[in-house]
Amino acid sequence: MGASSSRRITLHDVAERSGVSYQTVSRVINDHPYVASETRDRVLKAIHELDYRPNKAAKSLAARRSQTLAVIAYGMDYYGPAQMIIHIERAAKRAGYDLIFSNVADISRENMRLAINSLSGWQVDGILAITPVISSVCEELDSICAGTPVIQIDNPLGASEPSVVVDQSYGSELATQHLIDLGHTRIAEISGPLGWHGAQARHKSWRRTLVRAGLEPGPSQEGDWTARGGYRAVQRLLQPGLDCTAIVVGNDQMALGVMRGLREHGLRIPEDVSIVGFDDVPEAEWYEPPLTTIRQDFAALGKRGVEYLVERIGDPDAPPRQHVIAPQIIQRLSTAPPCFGR
Amino acid sequence: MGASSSRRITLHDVAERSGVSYQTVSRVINDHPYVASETRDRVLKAIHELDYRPNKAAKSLAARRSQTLAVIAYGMDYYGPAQMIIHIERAAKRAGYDLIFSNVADISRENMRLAINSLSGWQVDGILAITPVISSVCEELDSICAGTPVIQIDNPLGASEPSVVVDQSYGSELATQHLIDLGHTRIAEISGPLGWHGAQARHKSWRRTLVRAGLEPGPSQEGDWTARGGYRAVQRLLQPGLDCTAIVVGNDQMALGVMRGLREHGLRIPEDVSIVGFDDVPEAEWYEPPLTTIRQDFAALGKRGVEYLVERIGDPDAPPRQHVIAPQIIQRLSTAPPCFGR
DNA sequence: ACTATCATTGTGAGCGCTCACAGAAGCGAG
DNA sequence: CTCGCTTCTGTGAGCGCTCACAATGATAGT
Repeated sequence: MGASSSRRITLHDVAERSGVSYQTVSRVINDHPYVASETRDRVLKAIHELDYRPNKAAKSLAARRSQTLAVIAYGMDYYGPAQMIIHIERAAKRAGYDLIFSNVADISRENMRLAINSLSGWQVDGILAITPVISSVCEELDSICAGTPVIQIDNPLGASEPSVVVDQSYGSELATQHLIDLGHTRIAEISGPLGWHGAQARHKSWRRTLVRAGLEPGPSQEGDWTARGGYRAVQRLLQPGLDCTAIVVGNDQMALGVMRGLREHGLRIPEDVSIVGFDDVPEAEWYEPPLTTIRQDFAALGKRGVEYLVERIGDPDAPPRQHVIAPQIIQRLSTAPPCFGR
Repeated sequence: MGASSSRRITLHDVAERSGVSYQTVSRVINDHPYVASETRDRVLKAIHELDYRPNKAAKSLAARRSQTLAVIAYGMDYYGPAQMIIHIERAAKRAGYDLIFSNVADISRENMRLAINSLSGWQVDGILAITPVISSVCEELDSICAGTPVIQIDNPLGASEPSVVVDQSYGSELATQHLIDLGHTRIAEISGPLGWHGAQARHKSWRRTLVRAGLEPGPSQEGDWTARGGYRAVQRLLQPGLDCTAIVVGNDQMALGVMRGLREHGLRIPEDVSIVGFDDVPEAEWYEPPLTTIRQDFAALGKRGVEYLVERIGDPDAPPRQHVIAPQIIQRLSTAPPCFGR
């Protein structure tokens, strides 16, 4: 199996072996028309025999494009972004692109610039940036990328840059309205870090939905997406004596901590307090009790992102769009009508 | 900010602007010695002014190496692999490598070959393959890669290929012995899919540890890593009438399903049945009750993988090693001495 | 028969960089 | 003052590929 020669196999080797010019081999590889099928077969055979693998560096150098997409990820520790990456990779592969990948520790202008500089050296055909955090970088991204098409994922709803987002406001509205519909009138919130677009949007929408229903917004605490953060936030909520029968929580992990905190105070879920999460992680269904939550379709987010990026690579001057994906409420057992007999 | 010229900036442009030859510019970029510091400053200035970004395709074509590592991931849906990717990226960046990334749907020979073919076209300097599933590919990987150094992550303990693994057997032993030490004598298991090295190793070790302690291995059921799988497995365990006081579970997600199943049968945790998970996902601490589990240090796995790969790139003919990372037991509240008064 | 057209193949140049080499200074030692 | 040495800079070639163009032979139209 290991016929090893020191030199790498090139187009020329294949050309020589199959008795044609290197250009013809190139044509075969790139599926150009105007190659006699008999010739094509001969070349294909030689390619296979020599185990020839085209050098993509040379190809992208000569062709001035690389069939490669770059992803700048942020928050890969969280379920959502990780999920997106998987589906971005899948969609990219299907569209014939390789994926080069960079994870930034924070969305500072400097970090972003560094990542993009590094990636754009690869002549990537397009860039997907996961930008869920509020930062001026989002608006400058286009100019930093200097001509390479960029799609933002999870940027603010209504932004003018090409992007794909989940309608966080609508998600929060679904959650809040669901509780209102159940009869709750005092509805608190434990939000994600307000530096995140999503957290910010959900927070505002929670408030707006309550006001629209003629209810006074309950207290709100800021968490950090982790279960521990949720636990601490609910403790802060509980300290002044909890005056609400339902809590809208920023994500499912925090909801886990919230449930713990509530139980430690002798409060039952959903009898005493109803809880709605956000994300619908696979485990949410198995929490105790199973968590009512707002499903974000991260897979769709990644997939649509790539599709839109590929579209823009084909037509970079088309007016920018923002693709919006609607979230969905998944009702389980952590929500119920308020128990008035308390 | 958009001073836009159509042509890309090259070494020559920088050379011209700073009044030196292109070679000198190249020397500055690559930190070669023997550049007068005055010259260096001038070049650096020009680079900055022109916003010059070296073309990595050209560089890797000329230099015959790319400063790029490839990751072939599998099972990115799971916490462990996703976690590894993050830390692989981090370590790669620190070592000065870019990362190109491919996720395979299954570890078939064909899929693996395809992925490697595609990646090796980039002249990657090294490959990291996450191969947690039993397959002949693992042993053939070296020959498929044709000279490019490969490190396997999560391959079988004791394999001869260069690799980094967690000592799964030891992990399972820790879990089982912990239960034995608590006084349990009838200890069941819900394993992961036995097609995975880890699941297989843990299964065998669970059995071995019990036998060594003079105990008869309780029943064992195979799960699929998901909470639902755990739930179903525990139902199968419960059907014949559960004859054990403790269960070693293949991962934390399944443990979640197992706890649900147990509770539905009126069994309390840990009073009636003790549970040990595996992985220590961040949420495990917040499960109800907090889960005793075996921590795998996925971060270390990824980091060590990259470090070892870089080392092998430097010295490809060094004898292969297998780096082993020890897991650790995290005791929480899902385990307790058996309750004899039942 | 003589061009017009098509399918098929080949040739030159160059993408932006690094390598190996060669030259031009500067400086103390014999 | 010539030699060897170190420090600095420049030149040629070529990495493996694609592009634009030209050239060939076959087929058809008039």
